[in-house]
Amino acid sequence: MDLTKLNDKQLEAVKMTEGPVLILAGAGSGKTRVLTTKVAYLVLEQGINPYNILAITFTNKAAKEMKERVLKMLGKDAYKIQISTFHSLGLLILKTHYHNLGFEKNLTILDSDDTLTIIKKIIKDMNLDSKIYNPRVIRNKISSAKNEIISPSEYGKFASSDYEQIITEIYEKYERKIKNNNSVDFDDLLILPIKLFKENPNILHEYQERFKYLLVDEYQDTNEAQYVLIKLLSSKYQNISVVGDIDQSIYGFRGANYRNILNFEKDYPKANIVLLEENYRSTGNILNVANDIIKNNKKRKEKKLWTKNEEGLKIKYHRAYDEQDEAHYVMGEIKKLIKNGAKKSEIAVLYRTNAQSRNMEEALLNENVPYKVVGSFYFYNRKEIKDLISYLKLLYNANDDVSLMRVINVPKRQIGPKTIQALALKASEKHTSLYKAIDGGKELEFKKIIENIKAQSEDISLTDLVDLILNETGMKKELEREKTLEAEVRLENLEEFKSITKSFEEKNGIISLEEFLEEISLVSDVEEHKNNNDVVTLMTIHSAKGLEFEHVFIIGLEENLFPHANALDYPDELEEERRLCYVAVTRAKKSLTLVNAKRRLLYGNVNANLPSRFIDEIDAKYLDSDVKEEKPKFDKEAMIDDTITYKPGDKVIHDKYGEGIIIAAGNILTIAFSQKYGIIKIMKGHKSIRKV
DNA sequence: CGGCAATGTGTTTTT
DNA sequence: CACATTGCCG
Repeated sequence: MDLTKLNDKQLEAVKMTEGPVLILAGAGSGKTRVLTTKVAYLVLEQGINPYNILAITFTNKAAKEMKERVLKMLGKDAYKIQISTFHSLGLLILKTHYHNLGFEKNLTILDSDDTLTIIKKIIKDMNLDSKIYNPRVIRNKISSAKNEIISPSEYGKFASSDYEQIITEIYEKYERKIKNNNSVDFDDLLILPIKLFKENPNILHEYQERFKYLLVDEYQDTNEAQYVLIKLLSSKYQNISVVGDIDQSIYGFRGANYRNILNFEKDYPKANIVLLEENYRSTGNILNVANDIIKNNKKRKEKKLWTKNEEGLKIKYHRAYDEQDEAHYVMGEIKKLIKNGAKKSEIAVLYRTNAQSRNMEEALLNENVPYKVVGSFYFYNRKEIKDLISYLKLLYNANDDVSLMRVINVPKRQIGPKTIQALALKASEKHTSLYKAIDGGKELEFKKIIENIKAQSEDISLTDLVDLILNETGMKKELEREKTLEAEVRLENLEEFKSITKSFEEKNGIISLEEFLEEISLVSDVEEHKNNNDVVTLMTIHSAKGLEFEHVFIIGLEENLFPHANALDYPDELEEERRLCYVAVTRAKKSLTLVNAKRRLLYGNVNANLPSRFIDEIDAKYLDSDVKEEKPKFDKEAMIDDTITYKPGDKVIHDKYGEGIIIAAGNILTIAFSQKYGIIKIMKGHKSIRKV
């Protein structure tokens, strides 16, 4: 095989196939190349059975990319290699050994909204004040405990106050509750396999024999549970290669412990260490900026990235008037790039918080530049979509009380809180689920509907099943009856959901309900399910990790936003913010633009923030800044006519799309055009559109 | 039970 | 600001 593309260090890392290897890989130093080449090397040069290899990544995106690359190098042998995220690996193990853990086969995966619902209900049932016992806070505490593999009883032992004692109680009830529902949360996907392995050494042994070779990406972001899982799997053969970079540890808030990487040598005394410091991705200037920023962190191992690449352009710095002006500036720069031949897919706008995408979206809509927002869950968060998914989940697992509660009265069936309370009482007396406890009343009608769908659902496609649900439950009819424009949008969304299931079927052939639910629980980002070609990417810096773009914009570089206000008082968190900034900067290959705004609308108030300290940390000689300009260059009045107001139902005409009807009106108009164009969003007051 | 209005309430990052 | 929850009334 061709190993000539690797440098000496990379080659060294690839060839160390036996025993533990720690690869300290700086940003852009080719770690993905090393990992994938190593996988191929194991199979092609060492004759290792691909079935014996396990590669673990953090994100679905990274797993997908690795699969594609390995497929290119190995052909269909690649399918035998287990390449997955921690969570999907956990699920795989659970689905094989559910019985040993006291679960039934048809497990439901709870997302963080589901867990919140459960915790709220527990707090209510315990007659606690939810202002003191904040469900969100408690949910996070329970999750942290689980990620550190602390059981409720252990948690109780550490409880030093009444408050903590109550949390212990909630934690216990929560665990009992989800188990009774035959469901697991995200954290369980990690800790249940650990429990399984500890209780059944023979099963662990099986997996150790199967996965003789382990490769782990982003090791600095492993939390305790992930760490233990890897440790267990690798302890027999110790053929484990981990790749990581302390400077890119950005998941501390989720329990990630970058010390796992520092402790690697202690955990595996025979470990070999390889340092990758040559960067192939970015220009010299971009790297200089990255180094300038990260060197301010105290808690790190000295390391300096270098590159043979050219110095490149200076880093642009622009201070805008407000958040809209900021978006408009970026928009203008994007247009220039495109005009000069850049592909839209080579451009990314990165930000600290999801909420920041909105202004950018408006600006892009304004100019009709296609884009995608990565990691936005708003599609799956819509009521009608959640309802539909709940029906699917309930069909799959009748014990899923959370889903049942969600849809038992959707559409309205005169089943209110009182009925549900009575049902809940019955269920708990009989030690069974809500669904199974139903034996009369209006609830029985509901149960019959579900049973009826079940009876008809044999041998039909997923898309047909969705149709069946929409029809049989009356969801569709109710929305159609409403005749409001809002209902129309909901129906549209349900249609879009069907197009997602269809594309699943096209890609994978027949897909079972089980597989589909698994996929959308683990990959909740709609964008991952679509084929987006040439569009500009908007995303949080967290989502951008591991990716690279020719042209990167980092927006909102202001004190209180980035670094975030909540981090300012905590040195460790501030260092994590700085690492985050380092990650953002090192995504860029050719050009990097830093932007912030003097004023920003936040929670309805206008705030004036200072420029981010991270900008001060950069040596001015690398910057091409235009901060002198005081006035907003963007004259809103010229572009947008604020005097026009639209309301749903208004007829409009668009330069390109022709006639349409307003479905929803806000700052962004949702307009239904002819069949050919469908529903399109356009900025209110945009010059391309006018009232008829 | 269902719908609407008033009244809080709180927003970092994700598998 | 935007949303979620609560409270009140038909």
